[in-house]
Amino acid sequence: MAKHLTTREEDYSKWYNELVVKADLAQNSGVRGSMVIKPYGYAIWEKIQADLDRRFKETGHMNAYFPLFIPKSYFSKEASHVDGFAKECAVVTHYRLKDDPNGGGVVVDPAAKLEEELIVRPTSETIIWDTYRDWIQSYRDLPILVNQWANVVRWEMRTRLFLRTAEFLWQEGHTAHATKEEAVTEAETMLGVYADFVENIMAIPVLRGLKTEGERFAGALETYCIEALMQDGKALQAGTSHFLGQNFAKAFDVKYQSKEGTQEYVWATSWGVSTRLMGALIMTHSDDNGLVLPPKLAPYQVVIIPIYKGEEQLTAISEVANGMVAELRAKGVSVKYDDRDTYKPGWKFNQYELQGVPLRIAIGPKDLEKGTAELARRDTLTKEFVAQSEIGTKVPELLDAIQNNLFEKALSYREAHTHEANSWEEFEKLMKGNAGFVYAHWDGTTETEDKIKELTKATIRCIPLNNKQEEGTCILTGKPSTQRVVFAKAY
RNA sequence: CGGGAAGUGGCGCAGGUGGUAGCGCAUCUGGUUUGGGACCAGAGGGUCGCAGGUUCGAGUCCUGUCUUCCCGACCA
Repeated sequence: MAKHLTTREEDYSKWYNELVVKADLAQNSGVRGSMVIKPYGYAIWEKIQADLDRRFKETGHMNAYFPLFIPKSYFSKEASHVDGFAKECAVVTHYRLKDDPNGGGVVVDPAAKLEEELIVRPTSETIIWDTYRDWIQSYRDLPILVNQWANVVRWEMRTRLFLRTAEFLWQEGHTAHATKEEAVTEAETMLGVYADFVENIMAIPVLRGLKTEGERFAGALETYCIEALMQDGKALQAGTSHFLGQNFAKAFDVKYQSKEGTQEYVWATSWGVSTRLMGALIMTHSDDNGLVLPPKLAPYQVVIIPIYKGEEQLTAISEVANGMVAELRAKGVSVKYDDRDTYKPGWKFNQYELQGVPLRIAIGPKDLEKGTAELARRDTLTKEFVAQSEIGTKVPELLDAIQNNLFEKALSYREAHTHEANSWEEFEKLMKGNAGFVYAHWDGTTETEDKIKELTKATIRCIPLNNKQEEGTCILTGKPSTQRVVFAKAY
């Protein structure tokens, strides 16, 4: 069966190409580093969107939409922001094509050169803050709690399916506040929203923490993040929430008049998650049979497959199956009854395993006689026969059990791949073996962080929130340290 | 942008020293099948990335060019 997928130790990008194409999730579109998300994959993204969007609204946010094109001049206003994104921007320079005078094709019309180039947004801070200036005059206009669902483009040197595509779908929240405290609280709240979603819906355990100065978002004073561990021992940043201070307010001159009548710059946050979450989902739960989806994200939680010979058997089975569909739907379970006669049962079994459908029910002639159905779990690959009358109670129970099992499995994997290093030798050895998360002392300087990256490819993934304080010495320099930070190789 | 590798039916590949394109999967037709990706028989589908050159003859040799992938620097 492993013919579809290479083993976990092998290169994941190869593994993805196999999996996603066969699993109908996505494929390369032909545009450099971009991808087509196929219907089944998009259905998973829609589930992610729907759940997150509900959480955003519950925390007081509203959706809005800002332009795709950003005038180049906007970018020069916040210095560190430019530094962070300048090297990976797609730029629009012309607005018209014309027939090629030398041949049959078309060429860019040189007469249609734009006065000012437009940048395809790599993120929307600049255009949003330019807009916020007009929205904010008084403390009564604050806070502004806005989210945008959009696509962005980052012309990365190297891309990787789902994890780093040139164009990706995401949401970006951009908030404006009267006080520093309120903005910090917002950034922390949204990190909590992400962490809760990723753990409870995606069944992926995450570390919550702060980025070091070197890993911080371009333009942020503080970057909060959630970090997950993949099956190959590499870390993946699954979401970030930034406290931007007054950097963007100052760059775009966004001030409000306080109760006391003074002019004050507003405080900002931004936060986002992307289709990268789909990569995290795949790489956390999948096995050699394909995807494994947590029930709360599965486009369909249960698939029913009839096993029959001839029209009469199918009719009899369909009657039972349709009864189950109705019963399960009434309980809020999403069900697909696949009675296509163009594919055989065995083919369907494999197909839905590849797609990660949590539960499969098979009904055949023997079941009709005995009043049973075969119930198979995707996560454990176990099968049992259940009385048809029990399906309605058994299925919701099992879906819960699968959801929990996936999280527990991922959590114990992470625990088994979390270590402490107390010397440089120990650290190097762990990193050579793709050990996962390694807690170690660090002297707090960017130079040391860079040096460690150069020597081992490991970076500081985060300084955990509420981190335990303990005396120690930096594994590289031996200088004093007050806490351990989390190192790992990352995507 | 540096360092490697590759472009041949939809996908994956084979095609020593040049001789007029083949295999597996997929697709289509007919039949037998249907409790873990069925089997048999037949069929369709390719200007070999592109442009030149050498040659009686180029998938193969030469030159140029484009693209993609992998390894670095960059990153949600």
